[in-house]
Amino acid sequence: MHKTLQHIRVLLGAQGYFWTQARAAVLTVLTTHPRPLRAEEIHRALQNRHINLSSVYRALRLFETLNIVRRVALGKGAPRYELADGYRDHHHHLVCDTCGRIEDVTTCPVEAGRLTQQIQRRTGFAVRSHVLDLFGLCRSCRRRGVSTTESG
Amino acid sequence: MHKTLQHIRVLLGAQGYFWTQARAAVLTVLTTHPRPLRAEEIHRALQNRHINLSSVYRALRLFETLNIVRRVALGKGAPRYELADGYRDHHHHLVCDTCGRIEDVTTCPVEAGRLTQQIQRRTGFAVRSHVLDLFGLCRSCRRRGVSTTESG
DNA sequence: AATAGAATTGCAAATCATTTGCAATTTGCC
DNA sequence: GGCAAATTGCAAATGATTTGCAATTCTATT
Repeated sequence: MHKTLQHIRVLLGAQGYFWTQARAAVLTVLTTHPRPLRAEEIHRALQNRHINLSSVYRALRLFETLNIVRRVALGKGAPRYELADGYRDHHHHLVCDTCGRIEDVTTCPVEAGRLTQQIQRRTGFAVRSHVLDLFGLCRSCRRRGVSTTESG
Repeated sequence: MHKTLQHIRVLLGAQGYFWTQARAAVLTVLTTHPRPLRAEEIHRALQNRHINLSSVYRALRLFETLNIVRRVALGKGAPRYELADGYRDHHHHLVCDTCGRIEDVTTCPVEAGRLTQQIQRRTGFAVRSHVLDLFGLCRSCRRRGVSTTESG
């Protein structure tokens, strides 16, 4: 199983960080929404609790450096954030070139394969984690016969 | 072999776009610098030719929609741009968590495997392209025994 | 459960990257 | 060469994120 909010609370404490309303709230939103969210979206989901947007950004920045949250900068507009590996299932993204929608897939060609060992042997680079994003047409855009500019 | 600048020139013409100084210059920089560059860096490489930063952005935006250039949003700061597949070798990135250096690798677990067919069959998503970035420690940082914050 | 001190927050202003309106210029084509 | 359409430069606008600082919240300690 994944590490829980309790784990994160302890982790923060151990490093001299406080467990605050803002941080707990941001983590809760990320936990309950299973897709990459923009800072703005997280903030909107917090309207009732009157937490400032700056605090959302500050929380995200901290979590990112602690590898609790990972930034997903795909497609247009502001980057999105989601819980990092260890705090949710390892997964990858299917990004629709047309509508921009992002789906998750859990199949992973890197974990199973010998790619990382091969790289380590050949280049000396020790792979610790990876990000794989797949682009194309989602089912519904494909149905609608939409198409985007192609290079060849 | 890859498509050349001439190919791109024709491609633009066929779609009603002009082959301009700015566009040619940006492409030349991307062709001669084999790594992902920020808009700012591209602009700096063009100082002598007095091309406006706006034009660099406009060129990059156009090339991105035509799949001639691809955006690489790794690590901190502004995104970077590099020639897309078809205009250079298909490759992936090794990003060092410690020093931030980016190396290329040409081995690819997606092309060979049946991953994309599997996804298409299971989810209806038609994969057209993909981005894989591997994070970890590069040879020299590993030698120096450096380490970074880890989540687990 | 009150308190001290450090960490964090809210707010507004600052910064940074990117986009845009518009007149002047460049480009493709006859 | 010359015309019409596309593009550029410039400056101002926008959008996202960061920051300074006083007020507040949090943790550990009485």
